[in-house]
Amino acid sequence: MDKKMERRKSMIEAAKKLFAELGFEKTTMQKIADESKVGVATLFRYFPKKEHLIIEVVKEVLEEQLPYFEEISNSNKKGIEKINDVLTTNIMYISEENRDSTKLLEAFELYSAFMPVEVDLLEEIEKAYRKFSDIIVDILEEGKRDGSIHLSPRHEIAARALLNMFGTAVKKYSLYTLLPEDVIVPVPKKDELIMIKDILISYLQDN
Amino acid sequence: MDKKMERRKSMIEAAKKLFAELGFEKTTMQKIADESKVGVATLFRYFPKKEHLIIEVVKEVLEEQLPYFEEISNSNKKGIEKINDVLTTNIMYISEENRDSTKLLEAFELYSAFMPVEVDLLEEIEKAYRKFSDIIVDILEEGKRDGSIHLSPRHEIAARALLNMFGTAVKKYSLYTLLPEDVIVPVPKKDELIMIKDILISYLQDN
Amino acid sequence: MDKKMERRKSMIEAAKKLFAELGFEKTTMQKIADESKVGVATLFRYFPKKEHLIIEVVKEVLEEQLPYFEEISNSNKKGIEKINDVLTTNIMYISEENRDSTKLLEAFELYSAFMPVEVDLLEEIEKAYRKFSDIIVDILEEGKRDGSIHLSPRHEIAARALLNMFGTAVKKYSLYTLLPEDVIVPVPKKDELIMIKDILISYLQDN
Amino acid sequence: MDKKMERRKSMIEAAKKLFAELGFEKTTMQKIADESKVGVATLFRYFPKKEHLIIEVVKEVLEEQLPYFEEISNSNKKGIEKINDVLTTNIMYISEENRDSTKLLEAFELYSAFMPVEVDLLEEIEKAYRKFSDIIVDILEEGKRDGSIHLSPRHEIAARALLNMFGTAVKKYSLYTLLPEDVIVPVPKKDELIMIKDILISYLQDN
DNA sequence: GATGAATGAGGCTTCATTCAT
DNA sequence: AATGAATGAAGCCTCATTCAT
Repeated sequence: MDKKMERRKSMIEAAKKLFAELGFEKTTMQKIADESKVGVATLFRYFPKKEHLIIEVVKEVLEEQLPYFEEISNSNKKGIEKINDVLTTNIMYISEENRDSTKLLEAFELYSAFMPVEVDLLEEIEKAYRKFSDIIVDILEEGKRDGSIHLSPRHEIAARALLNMFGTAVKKYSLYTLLPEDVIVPVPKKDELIMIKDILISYLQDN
Repeated sequence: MDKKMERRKSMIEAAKKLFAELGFEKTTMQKIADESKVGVATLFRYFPKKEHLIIEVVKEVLEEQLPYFEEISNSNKKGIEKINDVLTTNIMYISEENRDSTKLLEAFELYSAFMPVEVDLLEEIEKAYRKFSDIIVDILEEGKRDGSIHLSPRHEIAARALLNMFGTAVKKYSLYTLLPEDVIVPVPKKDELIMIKDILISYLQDN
Repeated sequence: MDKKMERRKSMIEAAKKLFAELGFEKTTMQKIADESKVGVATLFRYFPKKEHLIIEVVKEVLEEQLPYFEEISNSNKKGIEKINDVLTTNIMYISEENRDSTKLLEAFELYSAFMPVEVDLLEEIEKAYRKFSDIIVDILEEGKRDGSIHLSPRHEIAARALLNMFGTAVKKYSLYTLLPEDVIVPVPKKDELIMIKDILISYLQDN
Repeated sequence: MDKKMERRKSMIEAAKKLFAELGFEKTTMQKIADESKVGVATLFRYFPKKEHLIIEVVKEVLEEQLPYFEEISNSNKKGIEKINDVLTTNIMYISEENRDSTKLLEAFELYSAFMPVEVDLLEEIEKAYRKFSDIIVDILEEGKRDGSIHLSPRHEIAARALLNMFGTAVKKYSLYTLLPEDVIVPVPKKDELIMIKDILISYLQDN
C-alpha cells in the first residue's frame, strides 16, 4: 500500500514536470507514463481521465505549498510580520526549484477558463485555493487586533485586492523566468517584487 | 486588393472570436474557416501555419487597442492625468465587448510560455507590446517634467513594476469575468480595480 | 460529384466485405480504409462514426435486394405465384455471391439487439425493412382478391408468421453456408428450404 | 473441492448474465470478475482465455435446458404429444427468466460464424446441440412407431427442416422480446409461435 | 485565386492477459 | 490458491496540412 502511494506520487511528479514544461495539451499520457516508467494503462488505472490527472497534479501543487503558509500563520509574530513573511515566502518560493509548480498553477487557471472542467473536480481545487485566502484573511484580522495593521474598512477592501493582485503577479512572474530573456510582456524581476511587497506592507500599516 | 484585405480581416475576426471562446488548441482551422465562410485551403493560403494566424490575431488585438492609448498620450493634459486616463481606459476596455481581446492576450502569454514560438514571429508581438510600455514611460517622463508626478529614482522603479502588475491583474480579471461566478482563484472586481488605480495614482504623486 | 459517389460506394463495398468476413466489432476502421485504398481520415469524413458506416452498409444491402422483390411485385402473375417467386428468389439470392449481404443482415440484427444504436439511425433501417414486409402484405392481399390465395382471418395471421419465420430461417441459413461443414447448429440445406417453401405455398392456398 | 465448483458456477452465472446483457465483446473479463466477486486473476485461473469462458457458458446454458427435454422424452405419452410438449416447452422456456439463456445461444451462433473458434472447443458445443436434435429424432421415430405421427419419407425430411426452422425462430424471438417494441425486423409474438406450433403438429399427423 | 477532399500522424482510452504478493 | 496491479497492443477518432480541381 505504501508502494501504491509511491507510484502514484511518481506519476504525479512526472506529470507535474511535463505539464510545466509543455503545457497540459501538449503533454500526452504516453509521455507521462514513459517519464514515470509505467505503462500507459497503469497511468490510466490511477487516473482514469487525463483531466483527473491534471486536477490531481494541481491539487498536489497547492497542497505542497500550504504548509509553508500555515507555519507562518501559526508562528507567534505580529500580524504585519506574518503578512510580510507570507509575501516574502511567496516570492522566494517561485525562485527556487518550485517554479514548475507555480507555472503549473498559472497554466491551470487559464486551462480552466477555457475547458469546462467537471464541476466536482473544480470544487476540490477551489477548496484548496480557499485555504490560502483564508490564511491571509485570518492574518489580516489578527494584525488588526494586535495593532500592527491599521486599515479603515474602505482601505481594507483595497488591501485585499492589492494582495490578490500581488499573488497574481508573482505567479505570472514564474511563468517567464524560465525563459532566457523576459519575453513578450514585461514581467517584474525579483527585486521589483520585493519593492512592491514593501509598499504593500507599509500600505497595510497606516490607512 | 481591397477584397483581399477584407477577407483577411474576416478570417482574423473569426479566429479571434473562436480563440477567445475555445482557446488556441481546441480551435481548429476548419472551424475558423467555417466561421469566416471561406474554405480551409483559403485560410491556409493567407496563414500557412496555424501559429502564424495566432500571431496575427494577437498582433491585431494589440494594435486595435493602441489608438486609445495614443490618443491619451497626445492629449494636452498633465502627465498624472494621462496616467489616470490610461489606467481607467484599461479597466473600461475589458469591461465592454473587448473582453474577448483581452482574454486572448492572456491566453497568448501562456501559450508563448510553453510553445517555443518561432523567434521572428515573437518579435513582432514584442514590438507591439513595447509600444504600450513606451507610451507609459513617455507619460511618466512627461509627468515628471510637468511636475504632476514626483518620484525619486528608487520609487520610479517600483512605480513601473506596480504599473506592470496592474496591467497583469486587469488582463487576468478579463479571463474570468465571462464565467458565471468567479472561479477557482479570486479575481478583483471592477470596483476594486478602480480603487487600486487610485492608490497607484496617489503613489505616483508623492514619492 | 460522381467521383464522390464512387468513392463512397467503394468504401461501403469494402466495409461490406470485411463486416461479412469478420463481423462488425473485429473489423476496424483502419482495415476498411486500407481495403478501400483511402486514408482513415477520409473514411471518417464520409462516415463520422463507425456506427454510421455500419448503418449505411446495412441500408445499402437492403436496398440492393429490394428491386428483385419489387420486380416480382409488379409482374402480372397471380398473387400465389408472386409469393412463390418471392420465396424462391429469397432462397436463390443467398445462394449466390450475395451470401455476404445476407450474413451481414443477420449480424446486424444481433448487433442492434445489444448495442443501443442511435434511434434516428435505426429508423432508417426499419424503414427499409418495412418496405419488404409491405410488399409481402400487398401480394397477400392481391392473392386474396384474385382468388389464388385463400386464407381465413385466423389463418392469415398464422400465414404471416410462417412467412416471417421462413425469412428468418433463410437468413440464418446464409450465416453458415460459408463454413466448410454446417456448424454447431443444424441449418436447413437449400433443398430443404425449397421443400418448406412448397409447404408454405400450399398452406396459403386452402386455409 | 465443492467450494471450487461453487465458485466456478458463480463465475459462469455472472458471465451469462453479462453476456446476455452486453454481448460477448462488450463484456470485459473485469466486469465478470466484479459481478462474480472474484479477482480477475482468479477468473483467468478458471478460464485461461475469454473464449473458454464463452464456450463454458454456452455449454452450461445448453445443459441446463436439456433436462426439460429429457423429461418429456422419458414420459409415457405418445410421440405426437411429446413433440407437442417439446415445442410448447421451447416457447415457454424463453418467456420466463430464461430469455437470457436463449439470447445467449443466439449470440453465440453468430459469434461462431465469425470467429474461427478453436475446433476442440466447438466440438463440445456441437455435442450438446446434437443431444437436442437426437431427442427430437428419437421422438419422431417413436411417434411413427406408435402411430401418432404419420410421415412419408419425403415428408419426414420436410418435417425435420420445419422443426429446425421453428427452433431458429423461437431463439430469434427471444432476442428481441427484451426490447420495448419489436425492432427492425418483425418477430413473431408468442401467440403466433403457438399457432405455428399447432400447424406443425397437424403437419406431423397426416403427411 | 478559391475551395473541398484527402490524409497520416498522433492522442486518448480500453482490454485481455500476465506478474507479484 | 486468490488477488489486485501492471501493461502493450490496438481501436476510434481528430486535426493541421497538402492536393487537385
